[in-house]
Amino acid sequence: MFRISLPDGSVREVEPGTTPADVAAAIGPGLAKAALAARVNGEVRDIMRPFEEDSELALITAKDEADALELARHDYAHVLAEAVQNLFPGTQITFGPATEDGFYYDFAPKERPFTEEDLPAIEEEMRRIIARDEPLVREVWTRDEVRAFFEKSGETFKAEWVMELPADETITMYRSGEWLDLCRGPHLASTGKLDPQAFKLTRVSGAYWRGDQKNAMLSRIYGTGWLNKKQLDAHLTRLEEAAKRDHRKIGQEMDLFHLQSEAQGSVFWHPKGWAMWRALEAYMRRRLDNAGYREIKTPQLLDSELWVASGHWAKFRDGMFIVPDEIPSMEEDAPVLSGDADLMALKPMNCPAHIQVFKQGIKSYRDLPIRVAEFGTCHRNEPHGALHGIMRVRQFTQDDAHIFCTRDQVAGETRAFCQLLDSVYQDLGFSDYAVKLATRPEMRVDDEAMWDLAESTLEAALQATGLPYEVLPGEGAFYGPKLEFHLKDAIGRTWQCGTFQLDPFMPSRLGASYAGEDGERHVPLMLHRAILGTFERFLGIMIENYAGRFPLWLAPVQAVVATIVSDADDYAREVAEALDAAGIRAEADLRNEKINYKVREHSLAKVPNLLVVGKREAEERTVALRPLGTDSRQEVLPLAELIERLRAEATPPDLRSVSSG
RNA sequence: GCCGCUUUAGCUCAGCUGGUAGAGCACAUCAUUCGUAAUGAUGGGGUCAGGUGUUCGAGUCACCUAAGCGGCACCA
Repeated sequence: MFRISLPDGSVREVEPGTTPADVAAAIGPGLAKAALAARVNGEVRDIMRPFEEDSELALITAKDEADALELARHDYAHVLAEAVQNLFPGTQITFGPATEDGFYYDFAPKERPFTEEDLPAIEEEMRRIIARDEPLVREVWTRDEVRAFFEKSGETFKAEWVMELPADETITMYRSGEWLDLCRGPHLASTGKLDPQAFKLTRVSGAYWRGDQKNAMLSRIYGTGWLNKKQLDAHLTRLEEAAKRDHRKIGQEMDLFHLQSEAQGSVFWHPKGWAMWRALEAYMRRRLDNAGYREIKTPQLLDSELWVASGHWAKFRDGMFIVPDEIPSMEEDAPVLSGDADLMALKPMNCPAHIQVFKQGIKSYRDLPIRVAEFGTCHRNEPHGALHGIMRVRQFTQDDAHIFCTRDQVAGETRAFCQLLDSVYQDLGFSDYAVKLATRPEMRVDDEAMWDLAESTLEAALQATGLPYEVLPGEGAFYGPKLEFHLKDAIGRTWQCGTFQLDPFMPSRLGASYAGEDGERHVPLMLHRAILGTFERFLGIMIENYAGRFPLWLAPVQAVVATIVSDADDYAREVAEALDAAGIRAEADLRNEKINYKVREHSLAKVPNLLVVGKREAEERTVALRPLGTDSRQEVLPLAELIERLRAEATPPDLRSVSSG
């Protein structure tokens, strides 16, 4: 007999062979019907899997949404795989996990990769499988049985995979009718537990077998899956809404920037987008100035010698824009370039240049930490497939800075950086960001002892800040471990923005040193850090986050003065000029259009303040203020008062406490 | 770079099984001077991404190239 304890504290004695489903049935028919799976000693399990020992049992129902969704999505993936094999015999199955909003399954297609045109038929087949309501039965097999089974049916990927599972792992196959898949489980009791109207196949894509581009390209089918149709519809609506916030769409609608194929991956900033950039840059400059950074500017083109010494040439040469330092002659018998020594490169990052600045003159330990900052424009020849709007580009400007310091100063600098970053992110509207600690990658500077020290130093410093974080093993830079600060775009994709890297190697490689207290030369540590990351990406994220309705201090156009009659034109010009003189980005709209038309147009353009002037305002020297999003009730203010008000409201967040008093 | 898809006017999009390009918005001109989410009329505007081919004939079919989109891989 096993003792099964339930969440309410009660205990039941059951025979071996009893399942959570039996316990649910014994408690009541309602629960028996509602129970989808079981949490047994903390682990989610099939409801039909018998107890193996004395256990704590909690039954999972649709109310346990996170667990129920995870199970359902995993089941949808399973049903998808079966449906595809029914419709496309000879297709091999590989992996199919649950995702944040659904599921996917990777297939090795027999003839051609899947296309979106295949999806409706596959969805239909999935619904047939769900309607058939086959039990999903867990079976324990031996490794050799599994291999033999898959080899016989031509499933080479599964056969390969099973042989690599850890020797002590229990190997389970899940059966639905005749169909079998190697799977750790757990699953719902039967396919019929899924709501046939609560999923949708969304897209197809390529994906490398086991995530490695040296391997075969598989064909992946993505779906979104939920517990009921209402949830699915809500999700689809969210996606539609999110698509409206796409920075590429808003960038065009609001005339902020454009991209074109002659300069792929580089942004043409229009006056309105550039006004935002300048506001953001001015803000960052003040924050850095106040945090003990000294701003510098360094060259775009640097000799290959420097990149060879830094190690970037060996690892990233393919991603650099390389330029001969002498224009090769057009003469046919002109000598060709003799090798890398004749080459220069557009800088792909700023750090080697910053080290050159550090190296000028002799630095003392008393000078440290030295913090040099640069709004540094860099070029990287990113792979075509990596480019994405203004979020991943080939020319970008970082809010870059490097801190040269001693080991003792790392903790303090880390804390100061994290605080500065948090304060900036709060000011810019981001309270929800993820921190990740990325550790030594496979390709790295060869000095394990130094890596041990660097990683432990950085992790200890991070822990001291108290920020929650996740570790990303193997994701660090080749010269050091790093902290990554991630933000989400409109549809939930995460992007690395801020970064903080502890680099124990680059200063010595490039010959940087300082005189220590002992009079000897010492090599400083170098901290590479950026808060926004790049202006391009951060502005892209901000556009999506605010859906174009920016806080006033960042808004590209802060006010439009719109006339009702042409008699008010002169006064409207005067108002716009007065605003301009007060530092407010204002435009006058004197077009011969009705006020309704102007209100509509500037509202759609997301202008934060519409200032309406007609005959009355011109005579009284007032302005009717209509802030974006308000209805037709407007407030009429004397011109001077309006200017003061907008000026106060348009003050950047870091200047507020000072100016408004 | 890899897999799939897309590319028609400045923008958003129609264009059926091949017969020589259309709408709305925008723009220009004229009229209208109007009080808070679209005033009316008229007009201009396209080597149908580029190239090659099939065909009597290609926006439409095939192939190649490029860019973009969704993923994968990459991301100093």
